[in-house]
Amino acid sequence: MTTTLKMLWQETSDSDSVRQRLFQVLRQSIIQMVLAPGQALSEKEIAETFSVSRQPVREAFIRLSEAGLVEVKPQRGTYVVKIFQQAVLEARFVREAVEVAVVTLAAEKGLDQATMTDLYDLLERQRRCIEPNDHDRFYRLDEEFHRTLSLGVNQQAAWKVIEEVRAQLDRVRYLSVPDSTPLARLVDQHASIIAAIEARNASQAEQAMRLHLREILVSMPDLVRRFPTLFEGQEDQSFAEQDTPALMQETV
Amino acid sequence: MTTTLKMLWQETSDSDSVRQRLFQVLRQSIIQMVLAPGQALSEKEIAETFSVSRQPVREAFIRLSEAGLVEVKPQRGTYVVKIFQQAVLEARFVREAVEVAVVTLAAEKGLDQATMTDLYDLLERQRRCIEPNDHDRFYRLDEEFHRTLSLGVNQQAAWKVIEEVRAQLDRVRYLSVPDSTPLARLVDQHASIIAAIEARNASQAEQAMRLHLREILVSMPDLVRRFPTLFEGQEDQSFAEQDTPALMQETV
DNA sequence: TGTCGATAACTACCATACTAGTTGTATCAG
DNA sequence: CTGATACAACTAGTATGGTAGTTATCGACA
Repeated sequence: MTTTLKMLWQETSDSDSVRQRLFQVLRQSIIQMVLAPGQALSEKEIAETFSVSRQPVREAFIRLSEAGLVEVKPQRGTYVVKIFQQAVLEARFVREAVEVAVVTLAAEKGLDQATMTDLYDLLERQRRCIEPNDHDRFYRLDEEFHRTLSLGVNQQAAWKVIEEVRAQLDRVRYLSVPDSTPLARLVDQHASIIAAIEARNASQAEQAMRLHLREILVSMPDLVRRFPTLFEGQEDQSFAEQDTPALMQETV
Repeated sequence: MTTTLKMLWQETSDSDSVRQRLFQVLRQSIIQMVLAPGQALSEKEIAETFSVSRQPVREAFIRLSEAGLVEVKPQRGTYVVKIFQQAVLEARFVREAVEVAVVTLAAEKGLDQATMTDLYDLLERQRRCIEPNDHDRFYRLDEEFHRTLSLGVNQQAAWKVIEEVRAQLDRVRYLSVPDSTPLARLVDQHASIIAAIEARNASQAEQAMRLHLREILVSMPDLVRRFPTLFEGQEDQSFAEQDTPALMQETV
């Protein structure tokens, strides 16, 4: 079943403000490629889709543009930003810098027992995604794993930064789901990170994290060839094999 | 002469949108302590101050809350966030992680001639701030120095993150201007960073940057004692010597 | 005198109306 | 048939009005 905007809207909490709900829905839609890179988003159209006024839609757009997911062109329109290779590489650079600092700190200072328990628990649940090859479930557990690490060393601001740059990276990940790194390998890498922390070996933890994060983008050059119109600066090269993943055919 | 909101408003560009201008003015005012931590900011009041409608003010507030500079409490009010020690330490942690990654990359790959020239030029201009003890001018040159480093290795996203966490740190810096680290020492640290990059010595560059960034917060414990009401969780301890720096007496 | 409750005065949030700028199109002149 | 130009149909930006929720104050009552 194809994911639609309205489905995501149902899932958001009624207690949140309209702006907050719209932001979450649109953010998820962009990351999961329900909204295609380059696609125009008009305030009016989105407002009508969700039966709300233009104002909260507009405010959600502002937050999305802050997060680098849409571009607002005054008096012209708002567009989902295309995937710019340089921006993706920069996002990985920042993420690596921060996550390495986090695991280094974790290995140096050690983690409390509750956090270690959580990490092992997450690792076990990730293992159970391997056989059914459940990428969606693994994605959520992976996010939770990295979040637990950051909060385990009391670095909320670090997690906020990681979460933000992840958005850029996850768009690429969603594109490459069919032929991405086997889940078993990613789980092994998580295990290595935990092991290094438990051994209080900072440099080993650092190496394990770098290896893990560099795994993510191995397929990008391939993706640029397969989906040229989704990438910035590739509009002219029209030798795509196939241009639109199934996901983004039925939207809005 | 005391800086006021309207003065900063004059300095912003007419070509920018009202929202953009308001954001810049309020951001600078918060960083420079023209607006005191804990102070209430009402949409209506700010709108009347600048003779604009409430809507762009509201949108500027949203961006400021994203940046962690104000807190919007629904149906209650919007407040300049107090300086939370843990948040400041976390900001420094993130900044150190990213800036160290940047200088390491710079030392490994080397910088082009134009960037090196810019850095030496900035260094010289910083030296000229020492004798007159011109902190304001040095502050701007310091920002430019770190910006040049990030963009010199083509890491715009890294600079965006640094810029954001800097806001938290600079509020503390503004508080401690009178008795902060001598400018001469900061300039020397900049020189060490450049030297290490030019020598293509990554680990030396890393050490120089870490030393430099850890210099910033040495005076924080002292500040908590002097200005307790500006810090989160210090409201009850009313043994302040003096509570309000001269800057924030005449505002709005 | 102390406590509870109605109410008035705020707040941010959302809806709607209006303004100004951009773009594509259709029409008319060359 | 080609060019420029006027205009119509969009867009986001701003202004303003109304709604719902929070808080503080003041009066009634125990």
